Order: sequence, then structure tokens, then C-alpha cells
Amino acid sequence: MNRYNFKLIEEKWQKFWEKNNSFSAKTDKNKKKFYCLEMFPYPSGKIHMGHVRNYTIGDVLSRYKIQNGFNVLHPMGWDSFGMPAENAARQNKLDPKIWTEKNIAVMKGQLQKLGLSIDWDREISTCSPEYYKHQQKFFLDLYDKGLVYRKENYVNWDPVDETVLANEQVINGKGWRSGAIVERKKLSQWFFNINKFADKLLSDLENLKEWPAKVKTMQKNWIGKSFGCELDFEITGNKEIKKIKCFTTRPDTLFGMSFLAVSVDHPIAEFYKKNKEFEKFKKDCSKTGTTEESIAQAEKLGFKTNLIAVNPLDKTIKVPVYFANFVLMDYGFGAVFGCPAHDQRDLDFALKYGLKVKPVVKPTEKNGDFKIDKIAYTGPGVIYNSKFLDNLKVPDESIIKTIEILEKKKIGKKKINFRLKDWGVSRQRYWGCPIPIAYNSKNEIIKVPYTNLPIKLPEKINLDVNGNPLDHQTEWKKIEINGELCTLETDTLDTFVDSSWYFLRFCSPKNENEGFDIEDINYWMPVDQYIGGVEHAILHLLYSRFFTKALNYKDNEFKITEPFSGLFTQGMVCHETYKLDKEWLNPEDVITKNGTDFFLKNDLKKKVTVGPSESMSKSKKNTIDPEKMIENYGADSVRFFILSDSPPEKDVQWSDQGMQASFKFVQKFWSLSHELNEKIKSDKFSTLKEKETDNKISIFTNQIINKITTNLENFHYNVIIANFHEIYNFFSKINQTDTWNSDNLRKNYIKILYAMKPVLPHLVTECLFNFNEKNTNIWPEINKKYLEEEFVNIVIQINGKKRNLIKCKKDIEESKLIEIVNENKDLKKYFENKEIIKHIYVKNKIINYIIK
RNA sequence: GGGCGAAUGGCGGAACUGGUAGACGCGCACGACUCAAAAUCGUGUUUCGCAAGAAGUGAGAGUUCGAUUCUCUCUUCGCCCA
Repeated sequence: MNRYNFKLIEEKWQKFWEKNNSFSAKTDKNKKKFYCLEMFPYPSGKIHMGHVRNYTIGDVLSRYKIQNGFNVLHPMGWDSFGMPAENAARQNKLDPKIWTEKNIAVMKGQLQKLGLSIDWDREISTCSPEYYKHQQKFFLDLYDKGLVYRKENYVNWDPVDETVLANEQVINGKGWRSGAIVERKKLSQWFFNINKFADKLLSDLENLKEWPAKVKTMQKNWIGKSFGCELDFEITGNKEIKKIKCFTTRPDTLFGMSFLAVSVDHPIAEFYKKNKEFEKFKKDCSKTGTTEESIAQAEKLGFKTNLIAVNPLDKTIKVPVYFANFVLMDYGFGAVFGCPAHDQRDLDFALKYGLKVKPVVKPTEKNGDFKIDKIAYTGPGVIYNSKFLDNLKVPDESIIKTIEILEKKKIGKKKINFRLKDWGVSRQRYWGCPIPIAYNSKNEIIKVPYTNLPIKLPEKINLDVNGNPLDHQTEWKKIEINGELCTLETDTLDTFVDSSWYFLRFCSPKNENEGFDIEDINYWMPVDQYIGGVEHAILHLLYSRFFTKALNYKDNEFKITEPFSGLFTQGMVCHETYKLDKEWLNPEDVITKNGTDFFLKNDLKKKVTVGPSESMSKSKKNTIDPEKMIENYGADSVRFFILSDSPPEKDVQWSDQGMQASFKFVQKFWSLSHELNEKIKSDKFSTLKEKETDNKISIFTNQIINKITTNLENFHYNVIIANFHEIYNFFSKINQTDTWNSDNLRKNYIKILYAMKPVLPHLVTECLFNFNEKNTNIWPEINKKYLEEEFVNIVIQINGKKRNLIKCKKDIEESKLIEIVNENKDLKKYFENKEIIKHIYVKNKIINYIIK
């Protein structure tokens, strides 16, 4: 048996591809382009199996497109700014830059060992000044377009670390690192006006035909367009407060109103700032985080004012005004009216403070009494108890009609509200892109001139300080602009900004003057296929869509409005978890004999508890190191396995047995190819005519290539692996006989090898090389003649049950088929003493007899 | 609580627009080779049944000559939002 030395051969072809610049992409308007992009990694230290899966999926697609004659752009880069570098640096007294660069070097080497078809000449890293100088320019451009602004906003504040926390860094109301109770604090922050495009971001989703519906729904919900109205409530109790403006999506429930709730940050709070009880209440409110979830879960609390609000539809209805912890200044106008009967939150509040609960919507089927107990009624029905609104159908006509009435009476106005908030991009961190803004002595905003860009991060600074390390860089902060001494902004940009345009940079990665060359963009963009984890379904993808639209805004040259025309979201890589005495164990330290009982490798007496399969994570120690797997089994085997067990969009379970099976496949496929090759070579004078066997080979070949092609087009990569097994099984049978024609076998087998190349590039390229095939970038043509079968199996059903299978010529006439059925001995017994009522014949598929 | 999706052998999963359910792999069983084991190869493997046969795609209904596929109700699980 000729053994396949994957180490030698994989290295050989990887070097070959590198030397020949096999994957370098050039703008060429005469060629059809294909831009294949996988989400670039954060350089955390080593690649993980999730990367392997992501990049293998993309690589298979890229190689398939290359073989189909496309001019393929398949680049790779590093999302290299961010917290982990800063934390690691602080812990180990390192420079984040050095830490990051070291990780990039390691991970690049690992990716290269996977044999990816990447154009490494286009490699970019977001933490390099060559990259972020363009980002600073974009920031200023967006500022000029009016899409960037500065305002005071509430943030999650960690009082111990003196730093701002992102929502996901707040765990159970406490800072993830310090454990201190997080407070809400007002800070001046930079914002991107993403709301300006809210409607466009929503409506353009419809044009994204090749996006998963799931992701589009998630974005739609996130943008949260709601249709409602704003209305003014007259206020009595304080001469200086005449009106409070509210936003509501349920104006039809106005007659059920029993209180008015305003945010503690509402302008009317001014009148209460000397009230100690109110100040205490406000402080309590600030202890709730800023996330919608934490607000929803918190107990509904209110502070009663002396104010009275008048219902604009019925001036006899007068209700108290409360400050409430569940009303946010960000939403609507920071004021809502409470209708307890039809809103759970309002009901909880009303029950707590003994407020009236008056139902105004009843389910259609209910007559007479309808009571609200502890659960608000939010379903459909009709309006009642509401004078002139009575009998309107909820929700179809009630909301629209009420708004019409309110508009006529000049009490309210129709209004569209979005849940989407403007994107706060300020981060009080060191390891990020500096914001190119300075402040003069009057604290006015001064743009840093282009000639001063990039504003580079200071290097080798002390990170072990409270708050933002950049604040402590007194020298660095000084900048002279137009002869005036200014102070630099010390906030850096959210790393989501870095990844909101990197796909543009890949089109012109070496352009020093501009972020990209418009010619390149017009050729390469949009990304034809973007591939990555579903965890980025909302933020990253929405921000990238926003950024693209922002560049397009007020710009005649930049014509792209959507960055990714195709999106594929792959599932996670999971593994069983192992525990011994509450300690997580590495899969490597665990051993099993029967697959059900697991023991500690070093001490076989100790039984290990097996937990459910979960996404691989360091904390649960259920990770498998890709590098070791490549070392042991080779890149092709690892690629083969990572695609084999589950559809790419679903989670996949890592299994050692599966990995070994993939390795075996590669080995045995190699020997089979080798043997066939030897036989073909020795039989070069064969003059045998094409016989049935040869015809069988041609039929199989064309059919399987047809299947592989469709499966590739539809991302059914796991089925392709099954197709590969079929190929092996078929040809290993062929290999057992010698009755075929060598030329025909060779012709077909080579076609199949080409079709297998995207998945197993090293193995197949070597096989093709041995078959003396030098042009390895073609996709086999399918001979349609062989797709159409001469014979078909027709299912014979009786009363819908399968009773027999008859093989006959394709397109057989109905009468002839009936004749065959009538003569069939096995079927006779079913027809004896029965009357045939009718039969249904579906050509080449089925005939169903209905008998009595 | 709301939205979306899923449910197929012991396991992962196939099945084109309603037309042979279980492709392919793992595991398991038996056999060959071997002193033996591993590796390898061969055969079998939805369930019940000796068999003929019957049942069978989460549960229940419906449409249909025919439903894993379409409709409704329910259960469980997953994801997102709250």
C-alpha cells in the first residue's frame, strides 16, 4: 500500500501556491469578479476550530469560483484593536502592539497550514497606522456630512476601575472585572447618526435576497420601527409646566389612561432637584443599568409628583403624574401615559400604587363583563368604554382611526419612532483608533487637519492607571492647530468602527493616500459572499451597512449602498464537556473505551462526568487545538471533517472518531487513486470498445459531479462529503474488476478529481499531478447525455402503499406499464376479487391503484 | 412574555417543485486475515415478527389517490429580543 505523506505533500503545494502567487487578485474589468470574504479574526493568540470552519467554508467556495473562471478576491486581515490586548498587556506588563503582532504571526502561520486560497498580499491589520489613518479621515468626512456629533449620554460606569463598560461587560449589575456595582453616569460621547438611515436600513433589507431570513428579521426587530403618535397633555399643579409631550403606539387606549409617567431625566425634573426624596429616588434609578433587559426586570418604582395631567380626549379624566424608573429619556420624549389594563408594565405599576385599572379593549367573543386581574390584555378585540372610539377593531383600525381623530382635534400627530439608537463610538480605552478631534482653550471642537493624520497612538506607555491611559499622556495630548494650542480627544473609537469598512480596504490595501481607490471599489464591491458567525447578525452587519450608506451619502462617486450581497452564517463548533470534582477537564486528559464511560487518563479509577456538548470555550476546557489536529492528520483531513458532520449553518459536534474517519478517507482515497493510475498506465494500448461497465462509469461520473455542483451552489457541504464517500465506494468496486476501458476510466476519474479539489486541495492537486494533469483550475463539464437515465424504477402503489418496484424504459407508455403490472405475479394477489376504481400515473415515477 | 426556527434509527444527518423515508458517515454485530490484538477487508444494521407481514419522520387532527414535505392545534428544544 502506497501511503499518503500529507506533511510532505501539503507543504509542497502550499509552497507552490505561494511561489506562483496563485491567489493574487488583480482588478480586471474584462473578467467576471467574485469577492469572497470571511469575517476577519481577532488576533487572540491561536486560531480555534470556529475559524477553521469559517475559513474552510469560504475556501471551498473561493476555489470553486476560481475553477469556474471567476476573478476571485479572497483576502484576510486582522481585527486587531480591542480590549483583550489591553488587558493582556496590563496583566503581563507588555505592549499591546507587541502582544498583537506576535499573535498575528502565530495565527497567520496556522491559517497558512490550512492551505487557504488567500491573497496574502492584501493582508491588513486595523491597529496599524496605515489602516487607521484612513479611518480618521472617514471620521472627519462623516463629521463634515453631519453624521457625527457629540452629546452627553448615560453610560455604564464602573466606579472602581473608573471606566465605561459596554453592556455585555455588565454582569448582574456588576463590573465584569472589578465586581463593583455599576452606575449610570452622564458623559460626553461621540455618536454616529445611524438613526438618519434607520428607514433606509430597514427598507433595503428587502433587496438582500441572498441573506438568511433569520438575520433580516433580527435586524428588522433591532431597528424596531413603530408607528404611533405624539400627543400633548395639559398639566396643572405647576404654573411653569403647561404641557408634557408623550409618544405612544397605542393611542386607542387613551380612555384607559390612569397615570402619566416621565423619566427622571425629563426636563421637568428641574423643578424637583431641591427635593431630597426625589434626589434619592433618582439615585436609586441610576443603579439600574441602561440595558432594556435590566430595566424590564427591575421592580417598577415611581415617585409621585403634585402634578395632574388632563386626558385630551375627555377633560374630566385627570390623572397623577409620576417619575418612573422604567421610562427612559432616550425613548420617545421621555414620557408615556399609563394604561394598566392593556400594558403589563403599566399594570404592575398601577397595582403597586393603587391606581385605577379601566379596560377599554375587550376580546371580540366576550360580552358584558370583562375583568383585568393580574395580566394585562394586549390581544385583538374591539374598543369599548371609550365614547366615540367605541367598536373600533383592535388593532387594525383602532390605532389609525384614533390618530386621525387626534390630528383633527389638533391634540396629536402621527409619528414614526425607531428603537434603534444612535451609535455611541467613544471608548475610554488605549488600544483603539484615536479620534482625530482636538479642543481649544474655549473647549470648542477643532478637527485635526488631514496633514496631521494619522494621530498615532503613543507607544510603550504605562497602562496600569485608573481610567483611560491616554488621559495621562499629557505630552501626547498637546497639539498645535492653526497656531493654537489644543488638547487631543482621548477617547478612541469602538472597534466595530474598524470592522465597518475593512471590506473596502481589501480592494485597495496599499493605497497610501486614500482608504480605497474608487475604481477598485466599483469593480470588486459588493462582497458577493460574506461568511461568518451568526453572533454578528445585528451589530457588525448593521454598522457595516450604515457605514457604507454614510460613505454613499452626499457622494456622487461612491455608488455602493449595501456592502454584502450574499451572507452565510455558519454554526458553532461544539464538544462534550468533562468534569471531575467540579473541575473542567481537557478532552485530552480523558479516555473512554465504550463511548459512554469516561475516565481520567492518568488515573483510570477516576470516573469523569460527561456534560452536554457545548460551544468550544476556554473556560470549559472543551477546546480542540486546530494546529495539533493539522499536525496529526493534515489540513485536508481536518477540512474534510469540519465539513462532514453537519450542515454548515448548524452547530457541529467535534468527534475524535469522525476526525479519524476523515483521515482514513484521505488515506484510502489516495491509495485507490494510485492503484487506478498504475492500472491505467499499464493498459495504455487498450482498444476495447466502450461497454456497459464503461457506460456505467460515465453515468456515475456525470451524475455525481452534477450533485456536487448543486450541493456546492447551495452550501450543502456536508452532503458533498457523502458524495465523496459514494465516489470512493463506486471506484473501489471498479478497481476490483478489469473489464473497463482505460481511456474512459481515466477521462472520468480526472473529471471527478477536479470536482473534489475545492475541499481537498492538496490531495487532489497531487493526484492530478500524478495523472499528468497540469492545469488544475478547471471545473469539469457535465455531459447531459449521462444525466438522463435509460431505465427508471416505477413504484407500484395499491391504495397508497408501495407494493412493488418495476424497472422499465424511461417514458414508457401508460398502457404498456399497465400490461406489465397485470402480468406481474407478485402483484396478482392484491387484485384478486377486487375492483379497480381508478389509477393515478405519474410519468417515470409512480402508479397508484385505488381498489375496493 | 414576544418573534423566528427546529424535531427523521443507538448517534450525526440525507430526501429535487407533495411521489421508493433512512443516502453517506459514526457506532454496533458477525465473518475473513492473525498464535492473539490492533489495523485492514467483507456482510448486516428503523422497529416488531421465525416468517408472510405490519407499524414508522415529536403528539393529535385536516387537505390529498399519495404528506418528512402543505394547513391547524399542542409538546419539547434552540436562537434572538424583552
